Amino acid sequence: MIEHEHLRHLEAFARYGTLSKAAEELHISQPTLTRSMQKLEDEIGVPLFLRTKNHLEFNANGELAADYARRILEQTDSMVERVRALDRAGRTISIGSCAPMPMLTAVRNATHLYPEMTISSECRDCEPLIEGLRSELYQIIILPYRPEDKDLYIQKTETETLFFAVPSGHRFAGSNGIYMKEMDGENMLLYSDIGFWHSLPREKMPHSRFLVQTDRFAFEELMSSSILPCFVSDIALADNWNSADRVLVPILDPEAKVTYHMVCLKKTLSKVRKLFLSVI
Amino acid sequence: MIEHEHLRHLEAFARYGTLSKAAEELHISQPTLTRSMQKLEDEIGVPLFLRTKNHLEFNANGELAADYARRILEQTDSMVERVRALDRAGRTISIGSCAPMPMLTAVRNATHLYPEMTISSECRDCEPLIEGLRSELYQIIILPYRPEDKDLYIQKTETETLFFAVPSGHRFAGSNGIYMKEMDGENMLLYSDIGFWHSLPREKMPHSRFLVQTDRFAFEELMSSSILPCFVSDIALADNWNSADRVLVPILDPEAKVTYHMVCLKKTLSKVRKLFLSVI
DNA sequence: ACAAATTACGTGATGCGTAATCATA
DNA sequence: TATGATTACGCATCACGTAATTTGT
Repeated sequence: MIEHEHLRHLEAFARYGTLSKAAEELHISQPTLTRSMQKLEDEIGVPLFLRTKNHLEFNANGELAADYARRILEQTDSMVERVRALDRAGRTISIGSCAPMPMLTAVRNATHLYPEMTISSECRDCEPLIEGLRSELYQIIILPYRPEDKDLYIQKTETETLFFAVPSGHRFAGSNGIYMKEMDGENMLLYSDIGFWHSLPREKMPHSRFLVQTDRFAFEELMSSSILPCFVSDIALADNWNSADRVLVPILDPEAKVTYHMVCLKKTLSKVRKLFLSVI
Repeated sequence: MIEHEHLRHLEAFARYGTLSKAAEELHISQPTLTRSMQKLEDEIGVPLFLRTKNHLEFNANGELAADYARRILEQTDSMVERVRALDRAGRTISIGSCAPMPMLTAVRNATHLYPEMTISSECRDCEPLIEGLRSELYQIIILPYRPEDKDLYIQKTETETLFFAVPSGHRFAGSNGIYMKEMDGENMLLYSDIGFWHSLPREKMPHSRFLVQTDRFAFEELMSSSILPCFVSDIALADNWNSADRVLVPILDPEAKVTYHMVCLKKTLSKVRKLFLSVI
């Protein structure tokens, strides 16, 4: 029987050129390697080495055997890796989302519906999300539009609408709707963790400067204590909203309102069906 | 460390469905298999089976692992097989020939020039010879013509000419050359082991019956004691010829004289160069 | 003299089979 | 009751490392 460990030894010899060096690298004794190589030759039944009293090198047989050993070891490592990955995948639901708000909703639902599962979630742009879904890095992704593909199972979920939150003394405080370009040039507070929304303000308001806050507490503190306008969404409002003496002004640009779609591969649907049913 | 033997056990379980059956087939005890499977799970770090108290079956991880095991075992078996084949090839010169006479010459030379090598030889038709050369089943082949290919190294060797050997009383005994068709219809003795020559008489003399002798002794005995004409070649004559009261009549058909060519792949030439040099 | 491979030798780990146990069909 | 999986246990094997040997640089 060919021993797997002997193949490791063979491969190490191929890499390091001498048994001594290989033994050192493998943290085993030199005689052990000598014996491993002898066992291999014995097992296969042909010489693998050219021997002189204190030198050892491959003959043609050995070269071929080392090639095979390399491939077999790769396969074995790949087996361990892939089986572990499969196991992990079986115990995990991975959710990728274009924005944090619908992701939170999905994670909340998933946690309740699959209490024994690990729920992993992250925000990414739409393209990597779709690629990730196809490569099964994600089982579920949430997009701000309906993708067209017959391999995908798609379910409309919530909508999110963006507003300006301006101090009560602001020039638009009394308005019942403005376009973003009307606000262009005015500096604004901006929270960083807003997913795909990050591009919209920069596109529509190229002359504004955005004071990006990565910390939620800092952002809310500044919202109370400064007169800089900022964005808020209706979903975020539902969560918690300390009015902070600010007025909401609807944004009239159509891009300010999106409908989220929860998407999975049709072949994966069975695994996450409960989650899709829960949002109907 | 993943043990190769454990993969064999896994594969056996996949094939036979229960540990008991697999243990029986592998001629080992049931507990050994239990332990092997436990070791594998331990090694990979994930469960591979669905266990009920007296039943064991794969889960998804196990199915995947078994797939890999199958491939790894195939590769390992293939390694042993191919390394052994390479070793054998390194100790063997395989000669394929279209006819026995030039083959004997080549085997004689090879035996002298490579006394430590095994010389294997066989007669085949030209097409399988060329295929066999390309697949390295043969290192050297001998053809009755010059093949055209730049991957081949070619050396003219001997020529062989065919004669009729007729009893001295035969109607052509005095002739100094006839065409085969002139002999058509007359029954003849024919020795079976004549390589590619076998088709020529049947083609040119479709009305003759050939009394094929597979045994050399029987053939020679009949040549002495019967009045049936037969074929002989100049090379065969050189070996031994008991005239046996027979007259040689040259055959005028051009196909009755061939020039043999010894052929090898250019990339194999170094291994057999001495043999090619010896015939110049 | 040093480095590399191999052989000798004693010891500890380990992996086997037998036997016992448990559970299910 | 029979079959299949697992655990317990004792024993023999075997594979390791240390030490000694040989040989070539």
